[in-house]
Amino acid sequence: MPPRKIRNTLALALLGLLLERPMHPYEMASTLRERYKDTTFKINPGSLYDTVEALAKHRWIEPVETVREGNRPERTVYAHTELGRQEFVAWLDELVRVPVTEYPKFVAAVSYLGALGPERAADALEERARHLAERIEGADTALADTVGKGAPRLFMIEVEFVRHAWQAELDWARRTAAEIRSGSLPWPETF
Amino acid sequence: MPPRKIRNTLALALLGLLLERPMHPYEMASTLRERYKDTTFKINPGSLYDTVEALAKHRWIEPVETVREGNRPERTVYAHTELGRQEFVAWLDELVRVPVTEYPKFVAAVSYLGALGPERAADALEERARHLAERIEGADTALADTVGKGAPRLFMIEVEFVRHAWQAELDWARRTAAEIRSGSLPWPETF
DNA sequence: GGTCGTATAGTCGGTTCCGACTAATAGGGA
DNA sequence: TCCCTATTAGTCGGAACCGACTATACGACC
Repeated sequence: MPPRKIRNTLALALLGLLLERPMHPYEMASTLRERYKDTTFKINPGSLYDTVEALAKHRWIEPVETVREGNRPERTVYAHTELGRQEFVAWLDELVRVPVTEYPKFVAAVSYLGALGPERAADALEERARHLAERIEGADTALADTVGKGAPRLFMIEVEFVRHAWQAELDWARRTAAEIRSGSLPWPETF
Repeated sequence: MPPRKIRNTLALALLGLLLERPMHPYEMASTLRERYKDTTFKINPGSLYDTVEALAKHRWIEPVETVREGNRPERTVYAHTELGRQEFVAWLDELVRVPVTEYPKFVAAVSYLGALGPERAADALEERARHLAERIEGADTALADTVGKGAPRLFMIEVEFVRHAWQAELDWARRTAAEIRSGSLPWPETF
């Protein structure tokens, strides 16, 4: 099995939208923002148009019409292809089934935590915990908000997940800070 | 405060090593591998030399000698500068204190979970849970291993963190799969 | 004494990604 | 009526990133 032709997850988001109905690139971006998906996908004008082009090149999507309004440049409206639908589901399935190794910045930093010295490390972890607590509150508000509007839980399921992940990270940060303060996490000289 | 000149976390790893002692690029990579840091930092030959160059350009490190062995090309040995040490600590501190928004692939996939349909989604989540369980075991072995060799816990603290994060993800995956199977997570028609 | 695998050390060209910048229109207020 | 701002829509050049490829040395094994 050759590796997937497109790896950028923004492509997944765009494909997902086009399964609903045809759109032009800018509309895809604004629709994603409306639905709070801009926290899940990095939407950058440059990447947006690059990605649309890549999707078209591989025939996962195709232009269906070009609309001209006033004398502005034409907007090209795209729709998914049958190939696109298949790739979308296969890709999605794989992303859920198989964890891929990623390199989050926090893990990188933690691996050199020693260099901060015990005091500063504990301080920093406690500050992070406060930031995380705020984000969790934000997620809770967003969830209450949309479910309150009658939207099904499944539409915000990824927010439930990141909330859970943040909570775990917060717990770890607090616990580790406490261990440092209590001396139960010994600090070698080497740092 | 202008944004950091270098964002690639591999640069953080390299700087961290050079604080111990001067090295040439290839040695940095192999040292990181010896210490299991290749799961925390993406070490790619291309990025390695690019990053070293960038660090040198900004005077965070500087060449201290060029060694020639046999008739192979010269190896340039680098050391950190005082500026480099300062940037390292400041950067580290910030990375720990302030969570930065990242875009993990799993979150992207979960946000379209609906498209898989309840059966397949639950299947996929359960398979992921099994993979995660294996990784957790692996982390436990690595931890027992190195602590058994007398290394201080702090040297593997990032492994403790990712283990914790994986466990949280596993719990969520299992719980969500169960909710889907039991029907307590309703599946709208739209998908 | 040839050769086969592995460790050492790095190059290079191509994609991908980013974000500052451009530009037109609509709406609202002084 | 004129200006200001927000929204719509997209371009472009460069930085970052990747990974396949090159090439030498060394020990082991037959």
